Parts: sequence; C-alpha cells; structure tokens
Amino acid sequence: VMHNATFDLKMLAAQYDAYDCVARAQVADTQIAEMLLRNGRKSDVVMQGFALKALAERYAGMELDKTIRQGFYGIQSLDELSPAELHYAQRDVEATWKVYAQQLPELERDGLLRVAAIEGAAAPAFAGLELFGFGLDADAWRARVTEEQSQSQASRQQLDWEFRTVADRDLFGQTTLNYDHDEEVLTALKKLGVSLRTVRREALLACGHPAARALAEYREHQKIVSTYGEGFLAHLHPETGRLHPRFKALGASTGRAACGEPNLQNIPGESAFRECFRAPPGRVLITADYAGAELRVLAEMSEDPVFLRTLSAGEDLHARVASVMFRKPVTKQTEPELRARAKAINFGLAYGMGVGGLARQLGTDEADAEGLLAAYFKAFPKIRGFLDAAAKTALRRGYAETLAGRKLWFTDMRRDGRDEGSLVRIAKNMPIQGTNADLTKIAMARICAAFAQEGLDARLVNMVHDELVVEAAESDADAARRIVDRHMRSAGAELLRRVPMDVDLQVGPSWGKRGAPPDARERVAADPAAQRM
DNA sequence: ATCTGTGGCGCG
DNA sequence: AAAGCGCGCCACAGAT
Repeated sequence: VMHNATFDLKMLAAQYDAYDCVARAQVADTQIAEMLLRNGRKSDVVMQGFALKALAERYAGMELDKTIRQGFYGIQSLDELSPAELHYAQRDVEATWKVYAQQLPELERDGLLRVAAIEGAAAPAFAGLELFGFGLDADAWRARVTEEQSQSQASRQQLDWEFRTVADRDLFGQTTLNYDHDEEVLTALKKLGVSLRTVRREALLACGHPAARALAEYREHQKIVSTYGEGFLAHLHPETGRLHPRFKALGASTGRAACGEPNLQNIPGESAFRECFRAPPGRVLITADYAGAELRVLAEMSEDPVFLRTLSAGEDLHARVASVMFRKPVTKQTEPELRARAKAINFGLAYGMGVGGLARQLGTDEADAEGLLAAYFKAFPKIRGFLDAAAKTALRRGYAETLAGRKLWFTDMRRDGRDEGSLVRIAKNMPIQGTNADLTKIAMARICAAFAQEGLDARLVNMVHDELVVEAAESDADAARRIVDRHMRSAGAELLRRVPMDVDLQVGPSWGKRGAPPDARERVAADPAAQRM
C-alpha cells in the first residue's frame, strides 16, 4: 500500500537496480484511490487535496509534519536517520495504512475496486516509462526542426509581401506586425478586406485570400518549431541522453493517462518525426496499437449487430459505414476519400456531433447532413439506442461509467453550470474513451509483469492511449513481441466479450517503423485462441 | 520573475 | 465559424 506509488516504485527501482522486482509488485495506491473516488466531485480540493497529509487528516485524524523530510536528501545510509526522522517514516506508513483501510469500503460502495486494482497493477508500468525513458536521436530531430524553421522563415517572407500595404514599419523598414498575435493579424486582414473573427487554420483557408493562406502556412511551421524545438530538446536527460517524461496515470477525467515534460503523446504523426525515436544499437522498438479501439468498444457496449459482425469478421467498418452513408460500394482501394470521410464522421457522430458539425466536416449544407445523419442511425439503430440510453442513465444517476466500473460524476460540471448538451456528449463519450483506457492499462500491467517474469530485456517506453511502444534487445525481440500481442488481446477479452480487440504490431529500428520487410502487414485477425487467453 | 486564462493546434 | 470527447504546450496579455 503506497501513496503515489509510481514515485516510490521509481525510487526503489533506481536505488536498488531492481526494476524486475518492482514490475511484479502488487500495489494499492491511496492517492489513486482518492482520485477515483473523487473524479468529478469536489474538484475544489485538488492540489493539496490529494496529498497524504490531507488524506491522513481527513480519514485518520493524523497530523503529518512533512517539513522533516528535508533531512532525507543526500543521506548515504538509513543509519544516518535521526530518531525524529524514523518516527516520521513510521507515521507515514501508519497513515497510509489507515487511509487505505478507510478508503476500501468507499471503493466497494462505489464499485471502484476493480478499477483500483487495474490502476494499482499499472503503477509499475508507469514508473518504468518514466525511469527508462524514450531514446531520441537528437541530431536527426534537430535537423527536422531546423528544416521546419527555414520553411517558417520562407513563409514569413511571403507574409511580409502579402501584408506590405497594411503593416507598419520600424526605422529599418522591418514590419512591426506580429504574426503570432491573433488580434493584430485580424485587424491587418481586415484592412486587406478579409473579415474574420478567428485565425484558426480552417477559417484562414476557407476565406481564400492569399495573405490568409500564407499565414496558415507560417503558423503550421511555427507550431512545430515552438512546440518541438529547443524547449522540447531541453528535456533530454544529461546522463541518460533520453527523454524521461512525466506520466499522470489519471490525467483525464475519462481515465486516460496524460503526459508532459515533454508530452510524448502528441508527437507529430509524420514519419520524419517518429523515426527520430530510435532504439540503441542491438535493440529494436516494438510498436503495437489497438486497431479501431473506440469503435470496437462502441460495438461491444451497443451490441449493434452490423458493427459486431463487421469487426468480428475482420472487415473494414469505416468502408461499411461509408457505403451506407454514401449509398454506393466503398472499399479502401476504390473509394479512399469516401472512406476517409466516413472515418471522420464515425467518431464525431458516435459522440453526439450535430447536424451543423457534420455539415462542416463534410463541406455540405445542413439539409444534406440531416439526410446522412438519418441514414447513419437508420443503418445502425443500436448505436443510437445505446448512446441515448447512456446519456439518459448517466444524467439520472449523476455519473457515467466504463466497463471496468470507473466513474465520472457530474457534480462539479453541474455546479459549474455546464449546459445539458455538453453533459450529454460527455456521458456518451466517457464510457467509450474510459473503457479504452481501462483496456490499455490492463495490457500495460500484464506486459510489464510478463517481461520481468520471463527475464526479458524489454521495457515499455511509451503509451499513447491505444498504442504501446516497447524497446527490447534484438535477442529478446521475438519473445517480447509475442507477449505484447498476447496481452493486448487478453486485456481486450477481459472487458469485451462480443468483439475481439485487434492489434497492429510493428518491429523495427524506430517508432512505428517496420524492420526488414515481411511483405504483408502482420495483423493477426480475430484469432479465437488469442481471445481466450 | 512568476502565475493564470485564452486561443490555437499537436496527438488519440 | 458556440456546441464530438480527452489532453499539454506555445505565445500572448494582464495580473501579482
């Protein structure tokens, strides 16, 4: 039983070079338990509200003095601890136990024991992500960002030209227009005869003015430079030369994790960026992601026969949806655009996108969108039924929940005066997104434990919601790959009974890159044997 | 010199 | 051009 177990596990693993032991730990975490109990209710007690000190007072009436910890830093041996410091340590342990004893019945009352176990089991995996880090080829990365910088400069030349008639100049003839400042840019555009209320890319491109187009291009490159440039590289650890991000296992109210310093969950998808994340010599990266994760969860929860049949047969659901919506046969090969549109719509519609949003997505009028929406829900009536029921039930009970029992209470949101439509969409989305998070966390825990159990030289190095990245010694790569595949599927089967979770696997020198070419994609479709495990 | 909120945009 | 959900980081502005 630990409070903020990921921290302690990380310290234990590092100090005693004992990650294999840590990876198999069975953990209960009082901080996570508290966050699960509070999710969406009483968010005004955040920050200090989840510290052990606060919980000890609230649950056990114990006063903890944390200032004494100052003496702990830099000691070489436990013998150096004073009696007062030892007493503090003892009180810390006692408080944690007492808090957990009080939390247990509350977890049981709220049906949170299962998800608490999932989180506890995943704690060692998150500790490992931070401790081991993710290797980045800094030179290749810097080259890529520099390229982006020069493209940004080039767009800037174009911008100076486009805005030459409306921009003020300084003594040296340089424009004083700040292209990073929305308000300045909007007034400058207005002088060019373009009246916009936002500088979002979509609006800039829609207005069709060359100055707006140039601005969109500049911002695209500038976004990369500012977000993934020097500040990003500053996170490389001086000793390990790797990135050691901070993961928050409960980063999102849905149960998803979040990541920062740096955020390794929003790296541009282009291979030019991802290929900079490389395995050291003699090692490989295994990239594994759930294929169509959210739609599979939606299929499971809605029991829609078409969704279930299509996905269980390993067929293309987006293509199927496209053929229904556009009333013609669609495959990935023959109608890639229609399929791509259906894919975008699929996610939007499933979570409450309206007619207006759909029209915008498709670039058509609302009447057309209305018809498509009707066609969608006529073809998949159980999807609508499930989503409506999810919203209704959640609003009545005051919380939404995932298949593992994770809950999001609407207490805070109601108090903040969030409108009903927004609550409805959250109620529809949270069970899907959250169940997906449950699944991935179960998989992480099993994979980590299995690596340790089998003594493999393999470590989890990243997780991006429905994707896991593992670094392994070449000699252990095949065994590691099998473990990843098996446990991602078994985690799926743990929560989903009606549809298999399909996994895409890639093994190669870098993130998302396949090694020597096995010609076809190594996608093992719906293997019943794998489901049982 | 920090902190906080906003608009915008990278990812799932 | 306010309504699909969930994040973190950037530049900026206004505050302390």
